[in-house]
Amino acid sequence: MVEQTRSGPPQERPADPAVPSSYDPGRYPRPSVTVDLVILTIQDADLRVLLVERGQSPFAGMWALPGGFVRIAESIHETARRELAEETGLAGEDIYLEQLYTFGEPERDPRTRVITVAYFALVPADVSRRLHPGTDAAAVRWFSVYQLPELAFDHAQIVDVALRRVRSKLDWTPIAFRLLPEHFTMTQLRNAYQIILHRELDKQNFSKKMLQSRIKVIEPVPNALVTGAHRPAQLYRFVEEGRYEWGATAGAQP
Amino acid sequence: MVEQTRSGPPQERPADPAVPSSYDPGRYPRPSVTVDLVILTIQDADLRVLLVERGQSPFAGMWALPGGFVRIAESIHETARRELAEETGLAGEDIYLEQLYTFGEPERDPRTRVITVAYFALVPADVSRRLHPGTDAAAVRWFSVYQLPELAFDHAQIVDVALRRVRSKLDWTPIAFRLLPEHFTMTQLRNAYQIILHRELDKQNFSKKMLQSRIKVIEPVPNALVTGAHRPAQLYRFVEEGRYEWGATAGAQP
DNA sequence: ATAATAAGTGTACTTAATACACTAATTGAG
DNA sequence: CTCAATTAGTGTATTAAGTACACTTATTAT
Repeated sequence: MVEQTRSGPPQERPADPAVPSSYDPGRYPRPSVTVDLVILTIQDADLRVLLVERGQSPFAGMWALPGGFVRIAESIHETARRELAEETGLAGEDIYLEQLYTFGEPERDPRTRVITVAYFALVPADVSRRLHPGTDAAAVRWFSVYQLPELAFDHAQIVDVALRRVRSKLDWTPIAFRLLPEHFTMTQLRNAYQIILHRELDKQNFSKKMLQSRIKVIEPVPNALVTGAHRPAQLYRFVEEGRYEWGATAGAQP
Repeated sequence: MVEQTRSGPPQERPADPAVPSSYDPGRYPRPSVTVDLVILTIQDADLRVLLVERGQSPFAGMWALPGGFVRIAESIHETARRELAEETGLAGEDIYLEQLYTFGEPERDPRTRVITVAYFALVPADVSRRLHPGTDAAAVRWFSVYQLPELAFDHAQIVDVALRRVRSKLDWTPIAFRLLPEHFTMTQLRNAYQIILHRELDKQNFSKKMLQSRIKVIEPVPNALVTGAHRPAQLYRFVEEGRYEWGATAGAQP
């Protein structure tokens, strides 16, 4: 019970007079807590994740997920937002961000005890394309999730969990739209699904499912067509959320 | 990247000679990390959660989820197991335990920064019934999740998230069996679903769904019947797991 | 014997999932 | 200018799953 009787947490704030002083600060050495991000996007018909190259030991020279420490006065969700902004330069934009899982094996960081709360982010294709692709000093690159280098720490496992979460949510929630521009053709949408699920989907059945389901998910954009060396394609847009259960899993909780 | 360059975590273990000593231990004050447990069971046709009464400020006299600090050398899953054993006395038994969500608002504990990794546990009805129902000095009681007292900290929110997770998993995974004894009648199983989902389910359609689905979930126990002041009922048992995706959500990951 | 209780079965209807083949509108090459 | 190439878009039949609803059966208690 954490905040329960049996010798509470170490004190840090000015002592609250209402709190009995029976704490034993030395008894519970505190771990470091970090947030690691699995930032996903679709580029060149591929699902990609943003990785940074480690300059320092341990795992120097290997690639790792971006992340950083939780500051003492910020919520972990704020940490995730801040890291996302720092890493991608996307400050104000509405990027989908969801808590994934907390990894806390004692030896996952060889230096000291580090518990990490992993988040995943979905960056629309058009947004990720106009990002600085590693203009910083540090090497930052998009990698295909299907061709990852060896990753530092337990980050390969974290990416794996993120992939499974995204695939599973694809069936019940409209998160695919968070990887697409505002307007998209049916083929683009189907491609996104195929890339994420890593298998083919029947064209007609896919569009039937998207369009004729009672809980309307997408709608055509009036008078919006895409032309090219082929028959013009209708543009669609995502219909507002909030009509259905957002996959009661671990959703975008506060 | 946590474990990445920019001024790493404070040191604690004997210095690793391979690690540059550019850390700034004072820069990232560390939060306390706890595990809180939502321990659920079915009793008297009701879904119940185990709560403990707080003896100390803050929230003295209020009820709270059981929980405790993550020790420096144990994984968070081990913390959850240990707390579960301490709170219920169930040491070796195979109790379902799954990570729920991590709550990290800076002010959720008024004393100091505490990040809590919430887990939920499902205790079979027959097991929870033979527990010490608060024989300890501390007051420990089962409460109906539908009639909770006011809870300390953000624990009401945690219970709410747990309920939503359990309900959602009920549709895709056989977690209901973790709340039932090894052998059970169809009516008991349906009752469990009804209690958790808080709505009625059609008798015939329920048993059809349980029995005739391709991915077989339950099977009759040969020559096992329950008698009573009514027609005898067939006993069923859960068929081994592993045949289907365990709800790729946040499942029982390592 | 019979009433009460809960177990168990059958059937028809609606809706979703899947498999599969054709038609339509544009551009670019010759 | 015609035709090939390319991608968009439509239709239909089959199978499986979900839902609604009513009757029969086997036991115990009186």
